[in-house]
Amino acid sequence: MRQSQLFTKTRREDPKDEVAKNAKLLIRAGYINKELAGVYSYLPLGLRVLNKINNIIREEMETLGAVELAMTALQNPELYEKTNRWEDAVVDNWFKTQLKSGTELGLGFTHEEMITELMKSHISSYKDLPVYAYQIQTKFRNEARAKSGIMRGREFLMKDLYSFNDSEVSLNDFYDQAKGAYERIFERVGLGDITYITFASGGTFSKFSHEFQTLSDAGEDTIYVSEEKKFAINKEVLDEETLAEVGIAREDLVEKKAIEVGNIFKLGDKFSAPLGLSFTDENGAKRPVIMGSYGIGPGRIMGTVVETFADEKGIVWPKSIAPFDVHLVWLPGDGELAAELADKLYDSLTESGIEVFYDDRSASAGEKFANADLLGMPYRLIVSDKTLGEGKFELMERATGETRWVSEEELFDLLK
RNA sequence: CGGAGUGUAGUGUAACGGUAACAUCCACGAUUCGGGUUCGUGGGACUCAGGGUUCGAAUCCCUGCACUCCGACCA
Repeated sequence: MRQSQLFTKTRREDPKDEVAKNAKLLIRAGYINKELAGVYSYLPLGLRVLNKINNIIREEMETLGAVELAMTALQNPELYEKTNRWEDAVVDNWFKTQLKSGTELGLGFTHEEMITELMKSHISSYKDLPVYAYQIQTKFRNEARAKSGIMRGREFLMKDLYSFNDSEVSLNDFYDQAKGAYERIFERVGLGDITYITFASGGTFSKFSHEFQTLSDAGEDTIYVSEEKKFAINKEVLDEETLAEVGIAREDLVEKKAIEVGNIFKLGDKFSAPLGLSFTDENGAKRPVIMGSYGIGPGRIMGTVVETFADEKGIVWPKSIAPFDVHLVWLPGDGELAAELADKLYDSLTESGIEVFYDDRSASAGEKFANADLLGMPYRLIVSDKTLGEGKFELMERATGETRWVSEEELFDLLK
């Protein structure tokens, strides 16, 4: 993409109505726009990041054998009345709306009820199981207080996967596979080293659920980490009983702040029983379908990545989710040669499948550099009179600041 | 939802109760050309909304709304 075609601009100053690092930087760089407290639009560059994250998630979901669907945001209250989750006294962050006729509707904060109801039309025999289905869809939660930029919004994207099994045994097996998929997702988006699987409250069906918590000072959660065993315990379930069950001593745990980037839990028949989702087994007996649910917030991952890797100059994207592989920066000079070469290079890099963000604007070098630093593409590639003179290109790695001079051939090898 | 704070050009900040300024930004012209160059000219705000006090309100008071922070909440 040519930068001249992009409508977004960068700002020199932090927005005054944000404190969170992720929001300040993403707004300054033109990745997102704040519409309301906790409600953000994704602008072209931000959307590219989000889509990269979503595609990584999709690949891992596919590996799990899950299929994608898209359910609606508008939901039928009757489903929630069956599980006793419609009343404001029970669930206080509903966004509710209504038809012209006065009939109430809900804007979904989750989709367990809906997908359970849906599966009643499709699951009736043990032969139909298992089913694994997910979506990446907008959720609405009427948070009393939005905060932390895109980390905790009122409208946000969520990948929610639901599993339908014939028994607790097969659920457990899938649950472990899902854990693996989640670990790979966080690894791939660059957060693997600082993301811990964390014991959290589980509800009625199982004692624990598991959260994926990424260490960060910007985090809202307090967890107790075992570096050695590579897991953590959420403060909310930390007690003698839990320690015994998990098999670790309190003094081997270190308290840390963390961001919850994912959560998986076993639902059992919590939804299938009240909503009547059952199947007939090999012996002709009717049994409730055993469910699990698995969430990840792609926007929250994006915010966490910004919080984690940004430096004083701006955002630093991991290669896997950067909006572009390389920021090609042309510096205006004496003649047309550099511009022509930059154009050519943009075309040839793009043709070879490398995603290039091309700064073809006529602006000063300093402004372009500052801009590139703020936007945070993994590499910055300079084409100027100076690089022409050298007969090579200057390639800087954003994360390290390391600069090297490379030939065209080396350039293609490095970026591929 | 309890508590505290803040609302002024697109953005970020000024302005004693005396009639909105600076920077950035945008346009034009020069200048410069490897870290947000420099200079000139011009543009851009009924100061969140509504009420009140006053000769006079961005400024004081009230109400509402928005935003931020702390707390509660986060199934």
